[in-house]
Amino acid sequence: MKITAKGEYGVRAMAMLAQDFRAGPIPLREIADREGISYQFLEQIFLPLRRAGLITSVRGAKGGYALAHPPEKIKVGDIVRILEGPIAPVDCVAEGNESSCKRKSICLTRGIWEKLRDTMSEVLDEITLADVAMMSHKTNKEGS
Amino acid sequence: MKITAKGEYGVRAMAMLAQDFRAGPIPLREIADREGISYQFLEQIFLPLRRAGLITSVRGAKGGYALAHPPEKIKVGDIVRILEGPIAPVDCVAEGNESSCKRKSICLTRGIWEKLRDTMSEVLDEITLADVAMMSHKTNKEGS
DNA sequence: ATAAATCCGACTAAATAGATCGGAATAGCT
DNA sequence: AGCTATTCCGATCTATTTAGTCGGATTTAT
Repeated sequence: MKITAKGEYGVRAMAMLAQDFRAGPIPLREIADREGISYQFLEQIFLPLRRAGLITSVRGAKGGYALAHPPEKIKVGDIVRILEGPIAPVDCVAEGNESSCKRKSICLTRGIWEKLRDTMSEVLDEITLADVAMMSHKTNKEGS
Repeated sequence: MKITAKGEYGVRAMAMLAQDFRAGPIPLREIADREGISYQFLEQIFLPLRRAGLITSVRGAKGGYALAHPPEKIKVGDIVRILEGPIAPVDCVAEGNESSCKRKSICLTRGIWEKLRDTMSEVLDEITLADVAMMSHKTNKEGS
């Protein structure tokens, strides 16, 4: 029930871009170093994010990446869906895949996974990068 | 963001036991056949469920498995935790593992995963096997 | 021209998932 | 007592996925 490193790194990197929004493109090397992520692995993560239109890139010297939209327009769910595929605890209830399961009409457990999928989607779609970037102001909010 | 076949099969098998609660122990062979699951794989799933005290077993001829408690006392979350490990979208916020992450105090994204973890736990803990077994009465609830 | 950067397909090692195998132990039935 | 149904359980196996690396082409500011 875990997301992969790809998804986790992707969200972290996007959060960084959100903090530096409007500061010009940030080179991948810097993001990788600051977050302690393999540069070449991060390259693989940014490729689909760009193709999906979540980030823009500037090639050549002084180039780098920036969010394609203001942070409040980008939902964590958007990022996760691109890097991890459709949100679903089991394949047979994957978003967009609704009608495929042969056992659908007799499956006792389908309802569980649909509910779980919907709740997961809701949570991830109601958090934007603006929310995430703001977290830096209220670190340690609940005194552990 | 998926659970494994182990978790999915486990919940399905437990749902069957819930439907036949108080009908005497059911042999694994029958569950495997009815659900179309590999018998030997299902054996591996029932072992930890028994050790955790969710089911009881009767050995020998006429033996089999039964729920150790009434269906309304067993939460789907209990089953998932045993078969999949602690509920958590990322390891660093795993239930019971709370204090281990070194980046905890500076991590912008930790809040996302904590929220997601809590919501997932809530959903899975508020559904009991009694709820699941009842699904057989209201199949196709929303006329798609 | 050079250096800084993105772009991108291919490869690899390790871990995980999903079984399967082989047999021991236990209990009901005749 | 012997046969059969069943749980118990460690070991092994194969395919896929994951996480990361490699090598190089392309673009652009200076």
